[in-house]
Amino acid sequence: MKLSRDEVADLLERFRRWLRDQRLPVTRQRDVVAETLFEAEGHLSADGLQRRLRERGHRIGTATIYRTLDVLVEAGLARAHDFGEGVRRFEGSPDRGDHGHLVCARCGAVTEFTNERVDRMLGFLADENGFLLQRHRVELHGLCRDCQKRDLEALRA
Amino acid sequence: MKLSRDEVADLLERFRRWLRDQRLPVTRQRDVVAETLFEAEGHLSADGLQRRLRERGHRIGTATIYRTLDVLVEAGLARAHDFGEGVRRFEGSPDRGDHGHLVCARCGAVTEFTNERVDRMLGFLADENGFLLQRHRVELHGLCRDCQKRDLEALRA
DNA sequence: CTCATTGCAAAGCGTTTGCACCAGT
DNA sequence: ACTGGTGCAAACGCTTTGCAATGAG
Repeated sequence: MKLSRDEVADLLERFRRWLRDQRLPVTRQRDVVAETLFEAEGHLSADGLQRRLRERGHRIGTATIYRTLDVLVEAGLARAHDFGEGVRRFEGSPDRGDHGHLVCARCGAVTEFTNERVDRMLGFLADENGFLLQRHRVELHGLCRDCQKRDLEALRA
Repeated sequence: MKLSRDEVADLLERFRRWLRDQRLPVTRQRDVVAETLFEAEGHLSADGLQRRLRERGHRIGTATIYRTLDVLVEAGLARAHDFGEGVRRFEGSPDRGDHGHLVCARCGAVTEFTNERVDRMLGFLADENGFLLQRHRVELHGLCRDCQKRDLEALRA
């Protein structure tokens, strides 16, 4: 979910404000890590984020990346996901609620979706089981449109 | 989902047969690892499995556990899950399809559920997005009944 | 007898931590 | 100045792999 320039600026400002409120220093590293995450299409791994930072000419230590991501999550401005690939992926997120993910098993592309009918049904299901729902995770794994097309073409060749 | 003695025996027999069919040796280790997994309540980590094996007097190397679990998954007699705890958990499973999991954020207890309405809706959702669905993962994270009760009692005290 | 499995210890991999140095406030 | 951040490298925890010894068919 690509964010507009304005949304990025707003999130960044919120991050700085949050840091000041907590009496934590606003550093160059935190700023640029947050900005890069917010500008990304979403769902970057720590490593991917570091790579992207390097492309932009920022050489930032791995530890700092992880620490900043933790801070962002704590500030409620990012969210961590684990799609079972052995890497955690981060998403710079405004405050919308839980949403589902379509994860392509071939190319790793991740698309989001929301469906309130599914959400409602899951809430109901939790109740039925005496379970106090805090968060849910819904992932559909399979082949994205592009990879299906690629497969068909490969078959034809 | 605790299995009956008969179901365990059946699965174990299927595993041996599968190994023979593949011309792979049926070893003591494979047998006892599979049996212990099948008898477990479900959702054991490799480490948990090894601990349980040791309790029963079997000293089996870590590598062998992982390798046997891989074989079981390949044989379609087990399933691997990643609940985002940093450990993979394995479930000795008959061939029922995908099911959801209720994961307690406090005590880690995992309960299964199935709901075909949810399943159907997810299939539909995938279609809508031009996605070829292979597998889905639905997890509800929150507090199980017991942990809720414990919280209430702690509050009262 | 042959080939795959076993177990150990070492390597791998993403992530976290200890510590000396550096930078916001 | 003080407090907390940064970066490196080493530590970590789970999982995988290399290899010599062992065991199943």
